[in-house]
Amino acid sequence: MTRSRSANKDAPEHLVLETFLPYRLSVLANRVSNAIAQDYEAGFGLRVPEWRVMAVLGRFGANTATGLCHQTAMDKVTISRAATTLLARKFITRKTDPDDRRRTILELTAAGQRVHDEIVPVALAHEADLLHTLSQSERAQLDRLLTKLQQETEVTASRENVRGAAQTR
Amino acid sequence: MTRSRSANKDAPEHLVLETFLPYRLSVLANRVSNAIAQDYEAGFGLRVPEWRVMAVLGRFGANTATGLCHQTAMDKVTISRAATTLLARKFITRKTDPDDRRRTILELTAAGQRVHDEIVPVALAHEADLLHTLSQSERAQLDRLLTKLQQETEVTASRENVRGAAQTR
DNA sequence: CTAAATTCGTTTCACTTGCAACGAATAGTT
DNA sequence: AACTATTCGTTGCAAGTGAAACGAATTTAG
Repeated sequence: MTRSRSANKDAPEHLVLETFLPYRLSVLANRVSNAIAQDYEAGFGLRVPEWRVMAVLGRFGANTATGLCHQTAMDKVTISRAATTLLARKFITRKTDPDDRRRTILELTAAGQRVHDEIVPVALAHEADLLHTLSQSERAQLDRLLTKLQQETEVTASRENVRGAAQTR
Repeated sequence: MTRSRSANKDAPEHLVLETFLPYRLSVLANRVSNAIAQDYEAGFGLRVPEWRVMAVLGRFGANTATGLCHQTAMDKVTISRAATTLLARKFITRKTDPDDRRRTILELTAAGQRVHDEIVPVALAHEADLLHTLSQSERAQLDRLLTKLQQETEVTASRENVRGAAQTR
């Protein structure tokens, strides 16, 4: 990021891995993701995709698999499998939409809602933990910067291909 | 991040996925990672682990697999496989350390060095592309914030388990 | 000097992931 | 109305990943 990039043209510039943004993001996201995944897994037997589905259902109510796809930025296969697991554990219901029988509508059960309400504070606590050394203005700044970077990747993504789902790792 | 967290205590707080830091980091890192992986793959037939190994060897010279483990924050299995691939393509050499015959010393070949020198600008260009909307001070700020977050994950990691400080997970 | 413990790197195996192909349902076209 | 194209969600399959086990080499302890 802050790297001497002024250098001459013929000699190869150096790439210091630990200051290279894509690398840093990857390592950081992985660490955060794994740490939080352990919370969900240990406390509730849920993995990240499953939890994300529940988070969106809990926040916005019933939704189709495709809708969840867009909301969570996960592959539809991942959604489908997460839904199957959640269904087996009776945390959600899955019924075909009478208006369009290709669609299946997913919705939290009462039990699912309870679990959701239990996890949310855990998730937020984890986030707060991560941010606890940052001042209020630093958090706002981080928010801004991440938004900018996200926009940049969206531009790039849509320029090349319309993929770009998020995985757990 | 900037979320109303003042709310009452009994009602479950909301978790808006798109403002939830672990989620944002995960999506962002994945998008960046996939985009750049395509560059390496398409242009040089290299995948990320392989490229990372080459990056460190190109920057710091010969190294052992364990050394690369620490430098790249990747699993030793991943290093081992990347090395095998790179060896087959004659981008590196692999010889046992005469001082300690458990160790194998990896080093770029001339061809490997050339490829390395070719990729570095591509990688840097990609990074520059990602950062091009950010001012100089914003980049510095981003650097600072990421460093803080990284430190936080390191603290958390070492607090919980003393597993290899060098793994991705 | 021998035996146990540790370290290094590889291999094996179980698991997750996403692309591709698929059947079912719907929308659009002639 | 019939035929094609598109959308929805699932399943099959191939690839990548890491924990655990392993053989080989080295270090430590007795």
